[in-house]
Amino acid sequence: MPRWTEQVQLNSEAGLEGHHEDGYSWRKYGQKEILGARFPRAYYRCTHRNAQGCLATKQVQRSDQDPTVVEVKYRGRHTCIQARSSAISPDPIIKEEPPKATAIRQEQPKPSLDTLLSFKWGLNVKAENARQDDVFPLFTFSSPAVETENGERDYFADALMDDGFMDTFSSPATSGSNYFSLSLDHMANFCPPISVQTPESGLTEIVSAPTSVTNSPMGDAAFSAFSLGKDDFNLDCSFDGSEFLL
DNA sequence: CAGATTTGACCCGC
DNA sequence: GCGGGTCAAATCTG
Repeated sequence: MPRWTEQVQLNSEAGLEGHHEDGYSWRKYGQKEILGARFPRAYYRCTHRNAQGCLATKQVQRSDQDPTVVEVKYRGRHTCIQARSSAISPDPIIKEEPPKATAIRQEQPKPSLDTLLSFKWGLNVKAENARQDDVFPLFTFSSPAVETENGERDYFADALMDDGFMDTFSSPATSGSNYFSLSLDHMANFCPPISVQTPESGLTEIVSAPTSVTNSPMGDAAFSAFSLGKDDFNLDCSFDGSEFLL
């Protein structure tokens, strides 16, 4: 089962009660006090578990240190078709400003320049024992050294450079599919929650960018959004290449 | 009234 | 036995 974790910063307007909306409809099925944690952990599963046998699940837990940060653990991939009108946020995160929830991590040493250039910033890949088809190695974009608690992290810095991943990003053709198909493998490897194989669903999955690495030179602009959307392989990584290339 | 949430009980692995 | 994850009955909400 694919698993990945996202650190989510709830901004002020979302408020503390702010539930981080990720475009899926979840149904809460439990809550537990966790040993040594100040806040309980909530358990959600996909609303369409029964209807469509969707086994996606997530756990949400407020961070001890910073109550405005929640850690969202996802388990399993959505196989369901969400009723788009309501479940999928109509204006997904593709907009300019940070979504109301943002993946974060700020307590790391700020990446140095070469770090940036070699992608060592924030690429945090956690590939679980991948069964081939429905499992993509998943990652969360965030500053380096997120989630040290499990050692399954890999950095793909060099791989990315060698792979044309860079090219993919520095020339984001608007047409999408062709350049995407070129590096489909890589995308599959590096894109977060994608569901490449939901052709007609047109569902859009988005992972908000690392942004708010506020103290790093990367700033928020580098990856304003990393979205993968409808139309099969229409990968739309809005990405400020210029900044990135420095 | 249907679907979601709450919450203690239950289950299971360590 | 304990801690974490899930179940399910009661309750809430629109």
